Amino acid sequence: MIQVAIFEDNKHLRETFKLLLETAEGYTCTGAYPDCRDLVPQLEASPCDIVLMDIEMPGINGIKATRLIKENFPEVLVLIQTVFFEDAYIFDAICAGASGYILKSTTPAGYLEAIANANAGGSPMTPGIARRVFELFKNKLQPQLTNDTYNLTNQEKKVLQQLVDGKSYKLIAAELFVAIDTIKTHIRNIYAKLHVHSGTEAVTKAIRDKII
Amino acid sequence: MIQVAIFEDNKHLRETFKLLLETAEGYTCTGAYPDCRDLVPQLEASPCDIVLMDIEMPGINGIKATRLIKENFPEVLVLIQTVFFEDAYIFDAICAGASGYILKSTTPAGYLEAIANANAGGSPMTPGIARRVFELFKNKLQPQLTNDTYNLTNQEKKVLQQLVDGKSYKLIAAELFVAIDTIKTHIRNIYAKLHVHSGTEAVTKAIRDKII
DNA sequence: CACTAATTCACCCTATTTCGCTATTGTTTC
DNA sequence: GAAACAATAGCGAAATAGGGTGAATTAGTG
Repeated sequence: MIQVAIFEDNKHLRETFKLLLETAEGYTCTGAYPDCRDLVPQLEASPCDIVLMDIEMPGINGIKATRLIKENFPEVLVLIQTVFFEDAYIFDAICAGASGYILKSTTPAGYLEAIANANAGGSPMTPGIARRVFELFKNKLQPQLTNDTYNLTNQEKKVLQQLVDGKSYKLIAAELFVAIDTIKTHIRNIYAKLHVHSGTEAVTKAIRDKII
Repeated sequence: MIQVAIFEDNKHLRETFKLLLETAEGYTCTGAYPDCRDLVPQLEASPCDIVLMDIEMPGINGIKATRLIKENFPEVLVLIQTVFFEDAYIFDAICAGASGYILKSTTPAGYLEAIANANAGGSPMTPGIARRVFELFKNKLQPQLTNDTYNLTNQEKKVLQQLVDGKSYKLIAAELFVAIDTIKTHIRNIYAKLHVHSGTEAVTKAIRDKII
């Protein structure tokens, strides 16, 4: 029996969800609340396995509430549901500790499936959300794939790497077995290609644009 | 009609997938290949909408192949499938540009559903994978807020920030309305606290340890 | 009040960096 | 075989950075 609590400010929706859970086999509704003002005592009084959380709510919104829940009841899973398809929401929801993110266009059966899915250790997501998560993930973690390497040559990349490592010209020259003047030339060329004018700027650009 | 190409080194599986696609309504198989050696010319000769890509393959593995595909045919969607449930794989697959990631334990119907799902703009994932993606996302994007700041003072942090921005001592002094010797002192103290001996090293440490 | 930390500034000296120009040697490309 | 590019190297200058030492001011704390 999966115990589910509902936080949803729309009265009609809230009662629909409640009814859905109560009539479905294997699910119970431990509470259906219109806001998150007394969230912690409410969940203490009526414990649950999963919270179905609306994002758009007056007072404490769904993201903040998720954070609160994970702080106080880390084992409770939070399923975010929203009408909006917005990157910032998705991002914040994941960071707040949500276990799933579904759109309100989902069918009744879809809700039950998502809840069961989360309960089984999955992270149900509307397909479109999944795609956005993939893309957010990729962009936030690997911005360099979209970024060409400024046409640095192999040797220039090596020199830049050493620069990032905080080495001096002299040390880099020794490391690469070339004359210090060669390093000077390489660094001049690197600066030109990166459009920077100092080592610190080059290092920042190298790391941020993840050339290195 | 969704056109699907298969890359899978296991002959039995490869032919099973091929048969599945050919008998299912709305799907065609444009090719079933045991390795990725001639991937680009093969996809050029037989274009497809979606590639079903195994990760574990001799020669070019599925991740590299995905990268190749996205470089040469950015509009082609890649569905990764694997027997392994490993964070590094998931991470790399997403970064390589995969549109979905499913485990081989999926049922035949599940495959068709995943392909249709990807084709419709979603990112099909096995539920467990989805959970891992959420967690990876959260961990990678919310690095430990517990990161100590090496006890840098406010002013030192400002100076370090300017250093990261690639500014010279002179510019930093102008920016903070103090004498250049003051900046020198701050930077000396910053270097001592970070245990570094050059601007480039300090910048790398600042960014990597996310002080800034 | 005495003590400490943070911030400020100065002077000196040396090392390093940045940038100008030039040039040779291979390799690859057309 | 000319053109383009990568990698190498040199010279010289001006600017910047790095490190030593010392010290005044301010703010907060027991």
